[in-house]
Amino acid sequence: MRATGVKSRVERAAIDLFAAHGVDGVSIADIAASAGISQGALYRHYRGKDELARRLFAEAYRQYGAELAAIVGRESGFAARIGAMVAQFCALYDRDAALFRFLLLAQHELLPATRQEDAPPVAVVERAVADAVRDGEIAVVDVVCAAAVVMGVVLQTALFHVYGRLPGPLVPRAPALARAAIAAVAALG
Amino acid sequence: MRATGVKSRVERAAIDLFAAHGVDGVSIADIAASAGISQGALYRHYRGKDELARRLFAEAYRQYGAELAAIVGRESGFAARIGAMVAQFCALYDRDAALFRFLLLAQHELLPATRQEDAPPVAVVERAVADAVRDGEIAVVDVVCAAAVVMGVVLQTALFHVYGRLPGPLVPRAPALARAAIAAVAALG
DNA sequence: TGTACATCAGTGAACGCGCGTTCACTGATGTAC
DNA sequence: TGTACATCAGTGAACGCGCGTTCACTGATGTAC
Repeated sequence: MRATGVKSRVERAAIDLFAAHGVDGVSIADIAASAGISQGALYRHYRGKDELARRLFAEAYRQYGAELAAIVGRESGFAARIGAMVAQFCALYDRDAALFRFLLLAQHELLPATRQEDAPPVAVVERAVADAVRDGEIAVVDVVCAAAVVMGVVLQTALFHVYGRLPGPLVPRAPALARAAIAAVAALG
Repeated sequence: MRATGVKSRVERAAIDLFAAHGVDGVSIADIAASAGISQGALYRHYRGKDELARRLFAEAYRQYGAELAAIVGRESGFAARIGAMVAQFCALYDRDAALFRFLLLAQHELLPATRQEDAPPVAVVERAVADAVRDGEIAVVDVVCAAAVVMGVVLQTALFHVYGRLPGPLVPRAPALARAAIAAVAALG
């Protein structure tokens, strides 16, 4: 079978399976079957399972960071920046929940092995907080702690959605979540 | 070797290893070696690796929920309850960070297989929010969403500590985190 | 245009390692008489 | 108290399955002449 887009089918299958069962819970046979190719064919595109997982993770992680950084660059003011970032997180989740879940689940094992070029998502949030503190927009707070609070509000909501506790898309919830994140940071100081 | 407390040594070794490498990243040989017994001896106490992981998870999860429920029962008023719960989460983390991390990491694969008798941690938080809404203490908010925000503030902070981004014990940070959680819920409405 | 050849994404069988599990056996402890 | 026996937490070697990886081979496509 000389199908077009084999690589993209492998990536989609791998992301969906990794998101559902974790990297260790998925075999090469699973991915190959789901993508409709033989196991051997997979090795024409990747050195092995590890490289496949690492490349998928690193690429998505880099892209998330880049999109967040771009959005922060377009906004000025703490509230606007947090609002835009929260909205973007929600949009990323709605766009591809499996990818989002894969990043959340796999970060424990894959993040240490990822070259963190550019700005990872957490660094973008930290920078927005640091700017706001520097400009006197918000009280002096521990930047790392504030970033944790902002990320927590968004990511835990996404996890609740993954577990089926929250229905519907996340984007409509973004304004409320942004208000919550901003209020939480303000209350930290 | 007829050592005393073999079971508790196995549990400690398993929790530490599971927390560090994930359940799938740890072999029976690893656990046995770390506990100072042979692989075969492990099967005198557990039917197998799955049961070991499931029992450790279920017991810790149940205990976390029970301790949180007890604490909520001692407090009245939304702010006091959230404050006590956040402090308890921090204390649980400081008491045994590996156990806390194990619960966070493994919930994706072990929570679905856990009989949720009594009240799991998230249900305790939800009930505190629901009570506050019913009593008119806070605005009417989506209870699930509010619970996600509270849990997110605490758990993401704990994760940042796991990743080495935050130093020191969490208990001293509990008051600030509680204020953040309460403000976040208030801003949701 | 036809022929010979190189390239390369595919196949599927085979391999070998790691890991969970089993099992015959050991030796200490408790108990019946 | 001494003897025979049951019990049971241990040991460590062996087993077998699953999975990642390899490899000889296939057939389609592109290219040189």
